[in-house]
Amino acid sequence: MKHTLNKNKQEILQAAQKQCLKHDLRFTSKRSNVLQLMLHENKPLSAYDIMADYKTQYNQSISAVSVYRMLDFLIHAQLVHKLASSSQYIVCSHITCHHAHETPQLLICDTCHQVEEIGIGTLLTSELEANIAATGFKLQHQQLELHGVCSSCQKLH
Amino acid sequence: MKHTLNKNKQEILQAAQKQCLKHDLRFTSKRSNVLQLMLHENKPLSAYDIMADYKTQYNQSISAVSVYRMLDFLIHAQLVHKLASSSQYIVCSHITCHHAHETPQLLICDTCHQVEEIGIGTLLTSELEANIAATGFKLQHQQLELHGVCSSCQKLH
DNA sequence: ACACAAATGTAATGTTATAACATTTCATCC
DNA sequence: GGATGAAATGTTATAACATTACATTTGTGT
Ligand SMILES: [Zn+2]
Ligand SMILES: [Zn+2]
Ligand SMILES: [Zn+2]
Ligand SMILES: [Zn+2]
Repeated sequence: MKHTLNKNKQEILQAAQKQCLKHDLRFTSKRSNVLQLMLHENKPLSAYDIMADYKTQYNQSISAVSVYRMLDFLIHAQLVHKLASSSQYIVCSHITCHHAHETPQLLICDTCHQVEEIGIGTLLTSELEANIAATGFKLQHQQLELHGVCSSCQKLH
Repeated sequence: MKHTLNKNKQEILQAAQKQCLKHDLRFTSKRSNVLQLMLHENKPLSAYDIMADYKTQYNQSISAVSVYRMLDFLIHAQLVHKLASSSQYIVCSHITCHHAHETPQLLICDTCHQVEEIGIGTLLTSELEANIAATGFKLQHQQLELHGVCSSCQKLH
């Protein structure tokens, strides 16, 4: 089951606002609007998709630069993740979770393009880290993007 | 020590050619030239970097489209990897290895931008796979890109 | 009200990647 | 060796993604 679907949008928005306040970040109405439309779409969007959506949903033009700046903000606030492999953006699935945000691990379905964000165990993470530390490299892995086919798409064979 | 530095370029080129012949792929002179200059630079390059380099090194203009096509070819031939997180391209470190190519795992230094390609054990890979399979997702992870700081850069603290 | 910093707007441009169609190169068959 | 067809490469244009530089507006604290 999708993590984001467990909680309603209102709850997520409030948690996002709270999270921003806690870190002295301004959760402006435009930033909120962007997060809301991303929640509403519930799929990876490009910056230009968001720009177009914003225009449609709020009947107000917004520039690409502004979208990128808002995305930057939301990413730093850990409310949004960037999918490097597709240059798209998606709302974090753990906004309403109380635990600290781990290394995001994103399962990207190459068939339907839905993304599921999971948390593999810290055990596995530290194992990976140890394995790599042996080469002298110091990991800071911001994110793991894993491609494959989701369970729904598998059923449709 | 860097894997690519263990073998000389000539050996890598010959292995690349052999690998292409085996799979009925044409290792043309331009494709060879692109691979050679990538080997020579020994660092991640953008398609447009390669275009400029080609002009300089071979005194012959080449279009961006051609570079992208050659990169596509080289990627399919498993001679080159694309770094999604930086939209750059790098020669595979395992061209002269005899074993089949595993899921590439790229350690990207965020300080000096050098890339080290390793092979974490199949044990860890299958563990990761099992962990994710539990969610119903079928992995096809083409590649793992891990960011951090390499050992040289750590020494320079 | 004033001063300052943060957010957003505007315009231009840079960077990465692909589409559509023309031409050249090269292996194969006769 | 010339015809044939597929693969490679060239050419032109444009789409898609992202940033720089500078102006204006908004919001906060005094
Ligand atoms: Zn997240
Ligand atoms: Zn799917
Ligand atoms: Zn490789
Ligand atoms: Zn380094």
